Amino acid sequence: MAEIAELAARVLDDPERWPSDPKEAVAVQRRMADRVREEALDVDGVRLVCGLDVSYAKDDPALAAAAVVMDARTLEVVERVAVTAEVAFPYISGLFAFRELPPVLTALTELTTTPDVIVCDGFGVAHPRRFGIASHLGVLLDRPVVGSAKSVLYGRHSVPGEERGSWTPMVAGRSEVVEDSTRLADDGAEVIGRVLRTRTGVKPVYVSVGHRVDLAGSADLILRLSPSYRVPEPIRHADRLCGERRKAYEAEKAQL
DNA sequence: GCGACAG
DNA sequence: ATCTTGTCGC
Repeated sequence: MAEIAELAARVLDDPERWPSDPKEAVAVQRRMADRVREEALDVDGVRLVCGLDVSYAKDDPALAAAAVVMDARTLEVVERVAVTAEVAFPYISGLFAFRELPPVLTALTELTTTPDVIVCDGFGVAHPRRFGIASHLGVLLDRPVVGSAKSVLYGRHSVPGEERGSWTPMVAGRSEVVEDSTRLADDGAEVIGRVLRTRTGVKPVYVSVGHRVDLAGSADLILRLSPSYRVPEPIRHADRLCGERRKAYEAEKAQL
């Protein structure tokens, strides 16, 4: 069993980590947030990247999680894993790690390869308590994790240029679009993420440090992983895979 | 109290 | 997140 799979299984079996009460979940985040570490990410040295995502329906507790490992340079798929489960925690903005991490960790349990970096669909430290799902997963596994979200939860930022590769910093504060966030960052505001344009003329993605990576390296990696679409390839593949898996799961449940 | 609010 | 046809634009 791969080391990462063993770690995932271990944290899943610890009930202390998965409270069913939102108030306790917040306490867990506050208690764990100071364990987040930022370190240089050698982007050129990244070989395998694992993308994660979860799919669920409106009025059905069925859900599916997927992990897709890809070669960061060729973007060739190396391994695909998908699992199904039932919703065990409601969707609460700021706490969705408690909803998505269990199935995601279950998927990681079946991984046979060891990715150098994991890419999560959501935020890392660009979170009210500096502990979004990417940071949460990173700390649990003590592995490099990058957060890549499609919309804002927390933080002030200005709009980056329309060209692919353009970016602006996200600084701490209630979510708000400002005139010049670069000025705020230069003036000492806490930088929590980066708004990155991965495709010219298309809505940007929001990159933030999850754990054991740095912001510049994370943004560089996300841009490399998004040569053709807005969303980085590993997440796109994981999204497609868990979507298919969930539909298949609902279909077999309907048979019974 | 009011508005905001990752997926 | 998901439900969904057509449609505007490069």
